Amino acid sequence: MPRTAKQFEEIRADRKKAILNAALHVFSEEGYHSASISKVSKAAGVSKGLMYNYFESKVELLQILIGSLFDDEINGMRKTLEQPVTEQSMIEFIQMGTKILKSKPKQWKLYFSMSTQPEVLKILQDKFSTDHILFSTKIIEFFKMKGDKNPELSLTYFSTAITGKKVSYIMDPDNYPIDKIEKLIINQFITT
Amino acid sequence: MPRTAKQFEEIRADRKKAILNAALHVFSEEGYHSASISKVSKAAGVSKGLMYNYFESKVELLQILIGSLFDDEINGMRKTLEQPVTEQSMIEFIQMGTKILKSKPKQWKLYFSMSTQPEVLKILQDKFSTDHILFSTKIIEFFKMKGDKNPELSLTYFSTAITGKKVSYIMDPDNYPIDKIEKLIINQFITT
Amino acid sequence: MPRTAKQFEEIRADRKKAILNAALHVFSEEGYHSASISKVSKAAGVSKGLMYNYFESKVELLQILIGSLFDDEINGMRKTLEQPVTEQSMIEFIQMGTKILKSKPKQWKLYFSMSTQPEVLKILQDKFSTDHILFSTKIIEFFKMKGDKNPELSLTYFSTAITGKKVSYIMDPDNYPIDKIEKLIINQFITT
Amino acid sequence: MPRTAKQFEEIRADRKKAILNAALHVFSEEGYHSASISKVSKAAGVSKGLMYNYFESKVELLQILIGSLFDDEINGMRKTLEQPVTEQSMIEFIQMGTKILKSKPKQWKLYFSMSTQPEVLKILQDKFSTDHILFSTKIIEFFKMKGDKNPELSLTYFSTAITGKKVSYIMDPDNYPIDKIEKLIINQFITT
DNA sequence: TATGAATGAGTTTTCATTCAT
DNA sequence: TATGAATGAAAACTCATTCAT
Repeated sequence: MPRTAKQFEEIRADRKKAILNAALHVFSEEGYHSASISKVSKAAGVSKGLMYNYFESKVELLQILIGSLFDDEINGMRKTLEQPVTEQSMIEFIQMGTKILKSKPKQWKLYFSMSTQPEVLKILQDKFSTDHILFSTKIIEFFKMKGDKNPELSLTYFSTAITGKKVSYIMDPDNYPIDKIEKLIINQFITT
Repeated sequence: MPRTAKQFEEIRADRKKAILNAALHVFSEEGYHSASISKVSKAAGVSKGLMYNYFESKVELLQILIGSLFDDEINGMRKTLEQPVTEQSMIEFIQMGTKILKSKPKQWKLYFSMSTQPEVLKILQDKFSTDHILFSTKIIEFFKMKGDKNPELSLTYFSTAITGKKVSYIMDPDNYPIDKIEKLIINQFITT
Repeated sequence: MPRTAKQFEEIRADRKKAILNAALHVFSEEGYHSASISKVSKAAGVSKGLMYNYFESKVELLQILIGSLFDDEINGMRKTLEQPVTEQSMIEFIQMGTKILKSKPKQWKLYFSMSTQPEVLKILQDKFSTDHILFSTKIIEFFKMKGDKNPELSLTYFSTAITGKKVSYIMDPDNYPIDKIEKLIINQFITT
Repeated sequence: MPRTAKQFEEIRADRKKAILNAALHVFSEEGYHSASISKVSKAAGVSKGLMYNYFESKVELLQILIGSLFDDEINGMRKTLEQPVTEQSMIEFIQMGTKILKSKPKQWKLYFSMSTQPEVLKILQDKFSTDHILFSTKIIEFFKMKGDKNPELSLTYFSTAITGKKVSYIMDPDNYPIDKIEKLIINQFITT
């Protein structure tokens, strides 16, 4: 009984996921450069040769892993920021960030360790250039709305806190009390 | 007529500095793993072989570059925290952090991109294990003194802000207004 | 259609043999240290890289080549000495030594040139520690049985002759009359 | 007060000896190929550069060390064998061999581990080719004199014992009872 | 589609020898 | 004469990628 084209597609999709997943684990454990394709393929339960049937190269794996991260983030953030800027939407915006972070800690760790590398910078530029401005504008708007006298600086300070939260969590996801810190950030920057 | 011992010492010191400097530039530009010893030696204007006259291995270069960073930081922090904990000493502590950051931005960038790698984690454990506890204790003491009801959480929030400051600066040292952010942190956590 | 597991196994076994064989020739011709992996791989008709698919390191090649020698020898000696000690078993013991020597002259040459090196001493210790004592005991027992007044010294003299035979043969396998010397040794030490 | 030419010569000779001595120790400890010129020069208390003032190359050191061994041996053997061949002269010949062995165990060990290498074979050919025949002839003559029916084979068996003695002693100079074995050899081959 | 053997360019590292002083 | 810094050629080893089957 030959499989249908649709079944083939499904198999392909599953395998791709399995490989990406294996790559994520191995890369985040050993670091992208130290990890070998051999280990990834073994972890995925797939032969080395087959990997190249699904992905062009090692760097493509990395770029997909990190790129998808930002697809999620950007989409999430875009949704919350498309609404009129209110305390509520800002809170959702922050919570969205935490949620995305908690759902993919390994990806974020990987991203973090590679964020200064050319291979990764390239993606970020592609993905982020336009959206970043949008977000900034929205957040500044919020601070203005609250009567902030230096909303640009507030944006920077706010981003600093968000960054600190992200990095601290990535460094030690098991012990960092991210929810409590989130609340403190919300208290400090959003609800007065 | 052979050179004197002192002359040799000077040559060695100069070359060591030159090599470390070159390594720092190349590593921080291209990433430790992507950078080759060949490139480092070319950047330092010496032969590949000579590098091994001065340093045991590629990883030793990395460890010296990053280790020295923490020697500085630990010493700075120790000095400011040896004093009785006051607002003044806490301010100095924060300013010390900024100063160290600004004096060696490339090293810090390198450190951040390598901070999840075994090669680097090992050094930090060696350098940091005891001191870290001391610093935490002191800062908690400060927050207690100020009547804080949850000084442990405040420490974490404070560390989050400091981390955010560090990382934000490293990511974009030319545009990040670190001094202004420093003031905001001092205002928020120290002087009320 | 991919090869079956069995086919892969065969390929691996063949290649391993070919590489070990090439290594033996090159090492014993030029000496272990002077011989390069490049030359070995060329002699085996494979790429340098492939060697490391099959063997961990250059020194592993050496250790396998020499280790297998002693596996053979120890097994042979053990078999003949497990029997009750008689003139016949002692003769077989000596003949076994000659046979092993003649079957792998290049390995023995390699062994002798490396026998004082740490890389090789290590294997011998692992392989020989317990058996050596057993063998000595058995041979001493034989000399005692024959009424020898100083069987320990006789063991040493006997070993000296065996060693002399081994080394002389290795140095010039084509011209050394090993069988005749073997007979002389048997006459001298075993049958009167 | 400028040194005389003779004094200079003496200094040179002393230094040469010191370097050769250091080389011997280091080579015999670590093996010729594994040992580095750096270590030798340090052991000799002399700079690397200066070593090349006294010796052409690393291999020259080896060749001098091993060559001198055979100068001694050949001279010693020649002296004892220049006399008419008697039991006494044969005994002296054997004792001479033991004496030379005991006086330079490290050289012999080095020689032994290098004896199959091209660098060393070259010297031996130069030194040995003619003398070896002389010695063989003399010893055969002795066995003939004693009424031996196969003196050529006896020579080989005798050489085997001598070789065995040599090698056994080199392998474990501290525990091998070379004097006792020497007596046994003399008893067996010389004094019937 | 699927395998893992095979490649080869590239990497780190070593060290006898040379050279400026 | 004396030093050890400096070289560079060659070594061992790695690994992303290709390829025969």
